[in-house]
Amino acid sequence: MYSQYLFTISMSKGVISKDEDYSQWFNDLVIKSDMAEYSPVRGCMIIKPYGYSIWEKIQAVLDGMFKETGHSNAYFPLLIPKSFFSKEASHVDGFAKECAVVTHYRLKNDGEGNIIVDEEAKLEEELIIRPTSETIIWNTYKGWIQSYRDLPILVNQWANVMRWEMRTRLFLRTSEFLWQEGHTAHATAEEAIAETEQMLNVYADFAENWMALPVVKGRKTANERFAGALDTYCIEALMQDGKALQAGTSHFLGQNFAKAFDVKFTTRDNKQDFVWATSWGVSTRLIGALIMAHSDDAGLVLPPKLAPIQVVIVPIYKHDEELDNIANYVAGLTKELKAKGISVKFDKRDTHRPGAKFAEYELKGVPLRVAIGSRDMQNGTVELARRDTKTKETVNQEGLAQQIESLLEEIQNNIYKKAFDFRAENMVEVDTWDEFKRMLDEQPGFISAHWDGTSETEQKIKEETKATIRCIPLNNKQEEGKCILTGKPSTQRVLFARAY
RNA sequence: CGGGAUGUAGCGUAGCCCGGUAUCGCGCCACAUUUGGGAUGUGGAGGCCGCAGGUUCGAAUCCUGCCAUCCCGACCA
Repeated sequence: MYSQYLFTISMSKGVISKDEDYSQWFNDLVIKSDMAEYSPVRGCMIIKPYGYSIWEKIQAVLDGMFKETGHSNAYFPLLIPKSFFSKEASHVDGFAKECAVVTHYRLKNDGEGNIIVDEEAKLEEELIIRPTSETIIWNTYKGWIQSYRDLPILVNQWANVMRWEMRTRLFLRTSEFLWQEGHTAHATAEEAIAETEQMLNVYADFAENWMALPVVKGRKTANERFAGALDTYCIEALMQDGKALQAGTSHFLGQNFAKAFDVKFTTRDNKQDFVWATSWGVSTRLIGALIMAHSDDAGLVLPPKLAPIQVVIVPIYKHDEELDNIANYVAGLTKELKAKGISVKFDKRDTHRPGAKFAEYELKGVPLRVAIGSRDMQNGTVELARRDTKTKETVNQEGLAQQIESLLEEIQNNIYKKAFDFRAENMVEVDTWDEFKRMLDEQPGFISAHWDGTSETEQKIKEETKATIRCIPLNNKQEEGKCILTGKPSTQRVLFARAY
């Protein structure tokens, strides 16, 4: 006999509605939920403990997956000699415009109380703060690889990188960001391609099963490819405002970097060949994706599998004896939940009233809330509230841990389903140019359409509509069609969207 | 980096046009009463008005530069 009813959020303190101003809503959530704040340095952010704990969860799971697929972690330097960047032409073109450069190694006092750069401490060769690590890593791999017996090399690093972005957004595009970058070396192209695809699948698995984020796996067109790659695979997700977000990439680099850094090996039949390479990465941008895909006007909605706190317990009491009584019960419940690997927070602060705590944990996206008062203690019940559906019900204390465990699973699935349904509603096939433009304006989302396969057409579409080809989906069905812009023949549909 | 807007206490704001050292709400601190959806009362603290120059007897207010945020472009995980 459970009573169930909707409860409304009377006010979402300081968070603007997402329908009113999506960008502002996103920023409000990040700040108000205590995930991050701005730093004194342009484009850089301070990731606060709550936000960082989500990143730690992401790291832990992915790191396990990388190790499961045979990779090891290593660490390469933050600073890279400038000359390394000139070795791979398309790579330098891709990153040159956004590199921070270290030119001096000392400051001094100018005698008037100011600290200034000591011009005498100028570096012979400037150092680049890594925007990505291909160059330093391939320079290093040259010393590690002589024979096919040394291959493959399967290395990942967790690091920060810096790209001097013109326009920044918390978590989505900051000048400095945290990520992982895998860099592997192989004896054959086939093996490297298999690695590229394997890691794409790891990312897709993580996005769908942990972040509850449905993604489209696909390949980038030549225009959208990573600087220096022969082929870029990606996972693309749809945000609640209908814009696409690239959530992860995996690149087949061919022999480009091996040639640039002269990394040759002796094959089984005693011939010299260049090594085949891949690189793949995801960043703290995933946290941005998590927020934009699931959250609502009351705050974050975190999938239980990545929530730093999965269950929060709020006691409701008037006197200390009541609290003692409740705390006594909570101790037992907490123990049971922890035994199931569920993270629990018992918030017995007496400086905040229950309503304030409810609002706070809604803002922070805690999936399940248990409220217990004296009335419950008498009845042998608790009040259980779900963040995802904003419903609450009164349930028996008996078997509660079990129920919480299955509810968390249900919430995880429900959040995924919600995101999946949203994407299904906002992914349409379109066959005419007018329809294409109309959909972008009236119901933004993924648009599946025919394209003649040329960079010029892709470019023209981007200029006229701001929509880009997010990817050519893997396992795309082949069908005859006409390019929406030029009317030229096409063999398959590709996925367009406006993107972050 | 180009165009537009904004910046006043932790947050949201009034004052700016028409110069005379700052308004209100929330939050914060103390005490009391409270505690099943963001408590109430009383008392109190908190500001070199984004930063740096300039004009002026005097600048939150006028002028210049810079920085940051948001929106629109170019760039991008």
